[in-house]
Amino acid sequence: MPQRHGTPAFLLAIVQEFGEYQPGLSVRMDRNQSKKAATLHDVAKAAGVSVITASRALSNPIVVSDKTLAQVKLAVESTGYIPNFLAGSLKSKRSLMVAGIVPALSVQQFLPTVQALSNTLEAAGYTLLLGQTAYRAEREEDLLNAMISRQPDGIVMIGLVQSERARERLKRSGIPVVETWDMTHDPVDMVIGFSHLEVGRAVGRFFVSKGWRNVGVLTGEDYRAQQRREGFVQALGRDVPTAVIPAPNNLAMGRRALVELLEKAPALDAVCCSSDMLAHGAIVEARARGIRVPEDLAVCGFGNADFSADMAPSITTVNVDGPEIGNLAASLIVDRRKGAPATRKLFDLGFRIIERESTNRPA
Amino acid sequence: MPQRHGTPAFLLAIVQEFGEYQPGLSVRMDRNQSKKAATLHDVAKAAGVSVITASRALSNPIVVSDKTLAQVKLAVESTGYIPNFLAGSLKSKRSLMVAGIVPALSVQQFLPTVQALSNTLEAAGYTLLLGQTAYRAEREEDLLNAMISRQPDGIVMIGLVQSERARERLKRSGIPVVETWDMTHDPVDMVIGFSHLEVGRAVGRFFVSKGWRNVGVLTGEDYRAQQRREGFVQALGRDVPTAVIPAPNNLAMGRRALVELLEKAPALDAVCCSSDMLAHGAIVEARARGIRVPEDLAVCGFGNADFSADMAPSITTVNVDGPEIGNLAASLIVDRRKGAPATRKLFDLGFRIIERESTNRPA
DNA sequence: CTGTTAGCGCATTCAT
DNA sequence: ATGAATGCGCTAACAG
Repeated sequence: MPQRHGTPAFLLAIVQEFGEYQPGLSVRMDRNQSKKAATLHDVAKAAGVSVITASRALSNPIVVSDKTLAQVKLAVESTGYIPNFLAGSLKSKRSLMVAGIVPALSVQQFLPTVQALSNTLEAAGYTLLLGQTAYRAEREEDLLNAMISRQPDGIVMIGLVQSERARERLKRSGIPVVETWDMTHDPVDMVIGFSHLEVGRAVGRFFVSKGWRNVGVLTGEDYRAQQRREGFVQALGRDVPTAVIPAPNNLAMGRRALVELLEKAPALDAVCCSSDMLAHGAIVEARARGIRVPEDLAVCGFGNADFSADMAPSITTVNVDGPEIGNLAASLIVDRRKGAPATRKLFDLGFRIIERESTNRPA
Repeated sequence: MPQRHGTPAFLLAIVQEFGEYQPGLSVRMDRNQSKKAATLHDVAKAAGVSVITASRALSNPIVVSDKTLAQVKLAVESTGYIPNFLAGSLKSKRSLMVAGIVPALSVQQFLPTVQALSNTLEAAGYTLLLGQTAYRAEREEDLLNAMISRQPDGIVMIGLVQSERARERLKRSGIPVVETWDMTHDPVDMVIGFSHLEVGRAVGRFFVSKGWRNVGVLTGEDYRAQQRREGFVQALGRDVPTAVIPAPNNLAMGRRALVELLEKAPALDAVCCSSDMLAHGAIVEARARGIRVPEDLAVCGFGNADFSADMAPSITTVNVDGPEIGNLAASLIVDRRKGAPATRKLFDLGFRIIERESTNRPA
């Protein structure tokens, strides 16, 4: 059994009127709610000031004299006070929480966005409330209600809000809402992202420019992936053989989908995949069948995953600035709460095709 | 620009005394907090009952007559009422929120745990508060305080609580705490996981049993990975060439680390990696150098990533039941809040070596 | 700069 | 089965 490592035991010198801290026993005390937790009232009493002065000393120290500030700080230490934000939020109407709603955490494409969102929020004193819709519209509505019940200062969605009921409810709620990873002229409130249709068209034009004839699509079944496929088909000017993959979207599915696609189109010479993981799977399957990538088959992904640049062959993909989406979403909400007006609703961050070895193939 | 898809616009028939809903205008109303949101008071008035009866109708419908229940439900619809959980929590001491603390969302090993945690909590009406420590102990303490301020009904940590101050504070707080993905005889409250030292030893014995002589380790610098390395070295009975990789832990780092390791140990014939992504990187780099895996070099990972079984060669790894950790953590907290006693503190879920092609190599 | 008063919206007591 | 009173812990508004 590994020993815990950590800083040498530092015993807090807790001296309080209702304190009963016993160093040697602390580890063994089974449910030591001791007494109840200290409130601002206790801090105020210990500091010899009124409750509101203690409150100000903590939330707006500038307006308090240095002497009382010091007294309150000492009282906070001695009582082990931790503020109750729920109570504060009730009065102040600021919960310092932001709801983040993702289809599923396992969709790695969105992780950099969620991570950046969480980091930027934390830096501003906010906390992220996370929820997963599992790509189901009913779930989305329930989840949004559950979030609204917690009075978040903002809501960040991966994707657009699907349910019309939810859209109306959100608009009426007055809560800042940022939809992301897509684009629309009519967001609930604000939208940060890009057009998936345009991504598909751009990749399609790229394929056309290469002169490939026997192209195919290997795609997830979610709405955005389908939009990209539609754009791709538009650019090609004709329908193309397609393998649609149910979630989750992993390497095994990429392999299986390429098999399916090769049955439909044995002469396949280029394939457009809806994620880099699927592209990776296609490459693995191709290699297992003696199909060389890119010499015999060009492969393009989407999302610029953290492995794509360093594989052999490296994977051509579409890059989206996921962290920027998260940072911007957080900033927009924090700024709005600071009183900034809602000046701009649409933020199209665009995308960029990154050409790598997996499409380095002559026509 | 893609059009939003979705259900045809369904306009809620909102008829309320303070309603001013204007279908055609709703999209353009800039900050339409209309009036303030309906409270339970408004629902009660609309239903012709007292506030507390409305409260009971929603939280404990069995004790209310069918007639009043129907009236209240109608009133909820007509007012568009969404409960304010913050207010309820203040009185009831149940926030229906659980804090989840992870090193970083980008560490994919933990995602199945967080996903399962979130799902199980949501099913029980709880919401996940997510925070990231970035593997920094100071950050951990601040984050825990920020979480405690929000009065969570439980705290789930990936890893053990490092700071002794934080451990004491958590113990005194009375909040159920579940530490995960590690094992200790002295958790803050409960721990679900396994011994990383034992994992290292098991993999070490596995390597010894294969008779490999020139083994190396390619590892992340975090505490748990180092524990595994220590166990590995113990099983080997001697120190081994090691490349330590700073976070983040991606494919490129795996490639680079193998280069480094090969400089230290040119005759390397087996390498133990602290994640499957690093193992993947090692395999890619080996192949680029004409080193065959597994014929010339055996490679073992950790975590059983979603790509490991389907690569060619498939990657030998250590499987941990990540989803079970998350589900169990959620259940323990929910049950404790339901009044179940704290009967058991230690849950060692063990691990399992999954032997695949990447170690299919004679001595 | 500090204190007093008055709630935020709901759920727990206790009453009926 | 329903209601009245009370207060959770904190902060906005005013006062001094």
